[in-house]
Amino acid sequence: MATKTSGKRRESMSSTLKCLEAFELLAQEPYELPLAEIALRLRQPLTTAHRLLATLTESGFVEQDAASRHYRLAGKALWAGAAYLRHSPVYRAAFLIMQEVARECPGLVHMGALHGDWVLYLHTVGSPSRLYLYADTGERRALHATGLGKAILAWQPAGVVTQVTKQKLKRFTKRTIGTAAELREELRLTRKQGYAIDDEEGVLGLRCVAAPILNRAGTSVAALSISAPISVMTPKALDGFAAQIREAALKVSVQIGYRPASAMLGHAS
Amino acid sequence: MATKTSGKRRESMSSTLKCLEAFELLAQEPYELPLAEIALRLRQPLTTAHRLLATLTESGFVEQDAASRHYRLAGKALWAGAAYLRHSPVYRAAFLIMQEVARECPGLVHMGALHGDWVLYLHTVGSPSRLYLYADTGERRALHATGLGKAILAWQPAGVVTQVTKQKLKRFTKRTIGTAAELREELRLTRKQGYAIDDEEGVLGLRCVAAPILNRAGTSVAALSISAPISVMTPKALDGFAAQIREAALKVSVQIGYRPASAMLGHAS
DNA sequence: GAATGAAGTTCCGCAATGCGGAAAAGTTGC
DNA sequence: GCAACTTTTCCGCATTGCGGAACTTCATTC
Repeated sequence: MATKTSGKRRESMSSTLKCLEAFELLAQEPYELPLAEIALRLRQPLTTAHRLLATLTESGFVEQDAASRHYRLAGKALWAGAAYLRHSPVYRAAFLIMQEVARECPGLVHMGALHGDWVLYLHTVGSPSRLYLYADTGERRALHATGLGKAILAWQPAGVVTQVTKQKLKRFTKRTIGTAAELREELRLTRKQGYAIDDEEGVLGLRCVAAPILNRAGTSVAALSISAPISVMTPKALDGFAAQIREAALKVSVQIGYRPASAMLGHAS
Repeated sequence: MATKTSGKRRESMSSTLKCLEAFELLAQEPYELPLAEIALRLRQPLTTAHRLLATLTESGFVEQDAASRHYRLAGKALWAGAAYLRHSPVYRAAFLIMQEVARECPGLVHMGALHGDWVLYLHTVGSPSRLYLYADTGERRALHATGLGKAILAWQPAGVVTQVTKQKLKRFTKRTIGTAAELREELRLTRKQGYAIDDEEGVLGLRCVAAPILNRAGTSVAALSISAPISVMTPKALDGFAAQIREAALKVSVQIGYRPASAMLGHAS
């Protein structure tokens, strides 16, 4: 066999990692796969793939469709994943405040946090008449093309931004930020004015203002945003939205330990 | 060693199952644990527990607090769990309809599905002025003490009800259903009138009406409910709420393949 | 309804991989 | 600075996972 007999001792279990890869695979489109397809995508022998899935099925995180025999995530996966929110202090602090904001203004109120190279959407409130870009809990989007992402990055150590700009910044619309230099300049501006604007950079026809939620150290742990069609969020109306979302984000920040006097990096506009 | 050398061959991997147990442990209160405590609860040697957690950490589903060294779920867990919803046809069908219902009436609109011996809450809309029993996505509750649970059970094969009544029915208020016979009678009534009522059976002061979402075969796959304080959901107002939630649930049922003519078990009231 | 094919599932000998006691490396509190 | 504690690394042993081959289903075709 080609496998090296000795080599470095790993502190984690390779078979289990494969199993978690399979789990991750089922969390992506098309969300439901036959065994053969799973084996193919994981580049594992059929037998091995079967064992991995049998294990996931026994644990209850995955279920097998009785008719098609395809594998998919089970309800237990949702239960476990949602535990992340139940435990999250930011989420709990922001929950009611987001509802207040949503009552007072049209559009959608989003909360997102930094996770790897993505904004992870934690919560959304507001009932749009049409469903314009409803980012749902648990989804993830690009950092450079969302108000939330920019608001978070602007209050992160420089290293994080460097990390993000290492890969190509994907263009979603003609207004999407495309280069590292542009992004850094945009973040400088964001810090200066205290909030981020997404002006049709993620989706055409949609504008968005976002403000960071800061911790004791003055670093962002998440961000809040209001997004609405450009017809609603006009340049004139924008200041009002920005003031609202900044106020809401500040309230949440204080609840999780931030002290306004302490380490304000951005200047009040 | 006391372990039997041979015995039955298992088709799943025991080390991986232990790892998933650890994951499950972190999805429960207190959501954040030091290694020693995890080892204790899993009844595993410290070294083994460490390996399990190292594996989960490497996979990205779990993270370790830099300061306290405690382990907790990471954002990736939320992302993966939420994939269950993104894929769920019922969820997608019910999403907008629930918003409509919430706009038209006070109280909270919930959706839940059967998972094992629990109702798993899939979605909630509505903005309560006070936060009376906000069941959030991914939480689970007892079947016999919720409107959703009763609406689901009433349109399930008898075997499922038998399974549920095998264990003791926990009492939450003085009105909670306590015996298998009571539950069966209640489900008969529910089927007859086409919707379930929860009259302070889960939480005092809270009333709730729920209707099943049925599939092609006429079996429930989930349920919708409206819940509100007894001051709002008075006996008089209840009929209106019931009609609304039944209509909404029927709309969703049709979207996922149910044909009203085919297998209506409940009679129109 | 036998034959073909394309899935998923079980079998079983081989050795790689996970096991866990012991010892080392960090942390926190006197 | 020592002591008590928790987390992390080390390493020989054998349990547990590996994967080719054989077997079972189930759907389709002739």
